Amino acid sequence: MPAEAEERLLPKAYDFSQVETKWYRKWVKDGLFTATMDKDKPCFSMVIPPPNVTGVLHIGHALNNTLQDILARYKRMDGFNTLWVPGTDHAGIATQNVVERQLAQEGLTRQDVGREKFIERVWKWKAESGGRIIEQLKRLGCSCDWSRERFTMDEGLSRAVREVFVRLYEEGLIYQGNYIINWCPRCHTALADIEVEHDLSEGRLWYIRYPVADEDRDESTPEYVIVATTRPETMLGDTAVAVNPEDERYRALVGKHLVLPLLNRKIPVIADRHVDPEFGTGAVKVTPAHDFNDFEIAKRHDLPFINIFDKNARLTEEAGPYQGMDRFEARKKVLEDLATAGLLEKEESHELAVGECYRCKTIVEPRLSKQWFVKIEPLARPALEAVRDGRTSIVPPGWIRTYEEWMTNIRDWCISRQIWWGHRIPAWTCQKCGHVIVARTTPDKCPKCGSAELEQESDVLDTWFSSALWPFSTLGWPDDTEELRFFYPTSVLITSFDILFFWVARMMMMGLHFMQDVPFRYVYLHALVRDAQGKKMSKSKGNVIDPLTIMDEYGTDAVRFTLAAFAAQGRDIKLSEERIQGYRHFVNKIWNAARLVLMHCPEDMDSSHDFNADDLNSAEKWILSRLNSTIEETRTALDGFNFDVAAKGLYQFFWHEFCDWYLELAKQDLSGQNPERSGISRAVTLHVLENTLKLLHPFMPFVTEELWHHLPGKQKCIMVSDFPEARPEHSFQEAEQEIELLKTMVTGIRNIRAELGIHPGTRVKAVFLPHSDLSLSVIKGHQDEISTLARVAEMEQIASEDEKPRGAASFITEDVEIFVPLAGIVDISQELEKLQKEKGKVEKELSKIQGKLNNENFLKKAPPEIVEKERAKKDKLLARMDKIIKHREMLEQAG
RNA sequence: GGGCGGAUAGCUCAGUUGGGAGAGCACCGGCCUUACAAGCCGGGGGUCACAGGUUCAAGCCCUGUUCCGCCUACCA
Repeated sequence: MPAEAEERLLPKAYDFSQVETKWYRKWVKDGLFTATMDKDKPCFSMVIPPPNVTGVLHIGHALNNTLQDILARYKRMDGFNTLWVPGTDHAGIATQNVVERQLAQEGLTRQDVGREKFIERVWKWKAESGGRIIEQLKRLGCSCDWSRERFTMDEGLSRAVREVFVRLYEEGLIYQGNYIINWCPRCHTALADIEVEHDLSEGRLWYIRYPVADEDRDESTPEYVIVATTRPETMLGDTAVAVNPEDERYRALVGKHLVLPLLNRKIPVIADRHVDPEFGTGAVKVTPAHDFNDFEIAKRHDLPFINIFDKNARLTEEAGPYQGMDRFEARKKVLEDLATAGLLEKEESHELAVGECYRCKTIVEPRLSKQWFVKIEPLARPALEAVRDGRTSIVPPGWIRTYEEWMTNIRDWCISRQIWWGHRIPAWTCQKCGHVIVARTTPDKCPKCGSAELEQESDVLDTWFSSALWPFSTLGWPDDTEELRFFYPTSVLITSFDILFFWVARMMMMGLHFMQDVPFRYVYLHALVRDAQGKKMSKSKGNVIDPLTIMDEYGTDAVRFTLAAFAAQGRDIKLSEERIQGYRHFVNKIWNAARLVLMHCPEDMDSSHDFNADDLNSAEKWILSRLNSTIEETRTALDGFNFDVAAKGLYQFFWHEFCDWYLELAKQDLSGQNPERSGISRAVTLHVLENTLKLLHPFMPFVTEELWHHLPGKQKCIMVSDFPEARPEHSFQEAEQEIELLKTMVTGIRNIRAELGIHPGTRVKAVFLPHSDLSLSVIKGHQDEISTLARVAEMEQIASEDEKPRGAASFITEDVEIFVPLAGIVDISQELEKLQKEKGKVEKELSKIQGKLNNENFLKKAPPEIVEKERAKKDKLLARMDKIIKHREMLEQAG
């Protein structure tokens, strides 16, 4: 090739590292991510699931944001005002933990520095390190509108939080009360029910004797009541023993008293329906302050509540001699003491689920304390209805039931946290008269007694309280902003199913309550990314695939495409590096295909690449027609959140149709001996390449952008080009059939060559016996292509069986018979064996169809078109069979 | 305990009104054919977990069984 062309050529391999930063900068600089608010265009909006500000991009983020970016880029190209709001979550406990660890290295605790200084430290940390995950999202190519980036503790969002809190309080939907809650003894805070994770583990069940009080003993009572417990140390807080009211065994004891061992406190025997007579001994110790059920029982029976654990889960003075011990230490000691006293009946192993803090994995301690709650039922009901009546669609729909289940059995939401980093609860208590003031702005005096001695609630709100407002708080609420009117409700929320309850359900509730409309029209819940063995990735298992590392190694486009290609609905993604490698090869394939095309397209080429359908050859018609279908399929798949279908369809089209067949067929024309043909060929090729790059852009933004600018006449970026639309005039059914048959013939000849071990360089003779008009026209119209693709030197067409060459290898279909005569190379017996095998296959199939056609019921009951289809199939098979037999006879004669 | 999902080629999976068992990777054989060896060409490989049922016809619908995941729950 000319030196000039050589220079213009793309490098042989795609070097993604420079390309990625180059184009990302360009997109940002040109403001291409900034949402437009054009009244004449439809809207597409999304809010990002805000990653924790402490976060580092993990593979789950990579999947989540890749999918969002695919939709954003697709919709933006397709003419929508597209807004993708980015931001981060202040992540109360998680962030506080990070800064506390930092302090610990300096030998300090947060108490040492004090609340105000501590919060200053956190903000400082946020300013220095909080932007890390945002940078990583950029690395992934996310086309978020960074001019609208938000943080859940921003001034505006904090105002929204206060507004919501105050309104809910005024509506009686927020209340404060003494209840049993899940307490994390390490984080020193209350947790909501869903913040507790339950892991099944091997535990023990101890049977303890509680002696009947002397004054209540008579001949009808036993000496002891035996209770079974998994947590013997909590007996120190027992205030009753409960039995089922129907339980005959204990009927006489109800109302009498027992002596609580070790502490010698008198406790009553009560009857409560909650007790299952079948389990253990049918008698349950009741610890109202440290067990959810016991708490309910105690309320029903007006029992006292004894808090035996402090905030560290150490025993309080209520525990007498055990005061100061850790709960597990106390368990050991209690068991020892019981054994010594002869009150331990027996122990058994017993499987149980212990609750752990979802932040630090410490075993939580149910504990009685004063907390703030959101009354959930009035909020949950509308959220449930909105999904039931389809105002919000959950995809895949399998999750609807889970959502309903949860929404129906939901308990009040504990929203107060005893930590410092977060939205401080806007409630003040008058130190004089005890009046509680809940207000949007800091009050200066008590409205009741006028005292200025007001103290603000020290607790902060659950992090999820502010994230629940995210779809409208990020758009400016409580102000009535243009953005809010334009983009709310958002179009889609893409998130992982594991925060369906934490986040999605709560956004539904808050959105409906404060915006009178759902926060999003669709919720797409994607699966978890697991390792190649299907195990959850975790640092401790050492099976983590770090997206940043693999982006460095394989390029962002390959990683994104892999994630999309495996994002099948309702199934977890099993990821391995091998798979990413496979799609890196695809990136390279795209690169090289473009390289080939550009070799043949002058830089100054007319970039409108117009062509007339009348001038096209059948390969060109075929690829245009296939492109058309691919466009339709890609759109349908993306509209239905079938990212995997879209990705795999594009892969198939680009590699196995465009590259494997079209480019091979077009090479001759492209290279330009015939100027008229080469012009058309270049135009069509360029057209297909351009459109395919556009289709691929949402998946692989970087390589497509880079290649785009190498194409002739491209000024604007591909990311703001128009997403392809199918064109009816580019659908060519006949050409598709023709090329399919051509492919069959070429493959048939290649097959013969491979089986005979003919060297790829050797050109052979091929004899064609056509049996249909279609095959005749393929043979006549595609001589060049057949000879190039199948390496045929000489093509001969015969009209009848009699002219068949002797001793030839054959390829037989109902449309055409092809013979490759190669005296000396063709081993007759081997050829006969092949035919025999083929005959067997056809016979098997034939007998299956014959069976159907012999079945009267089939003929009577099956739809006529199906019967017809079977008949046609039979005819075809018979024709093929006939040819196989004849050819065999001939070979036998020859041999 | 309740609920949901899965079981299809060696591996990972697709298979959307029941009517031709498919893809990618891996494997085997042959090729450095001037876009690409990160490639090209060809090939082998499956009682669709098991047992029944409905149907002219079942990977697909129904029932049961086994195994594997996940979610949820107040048997202490």
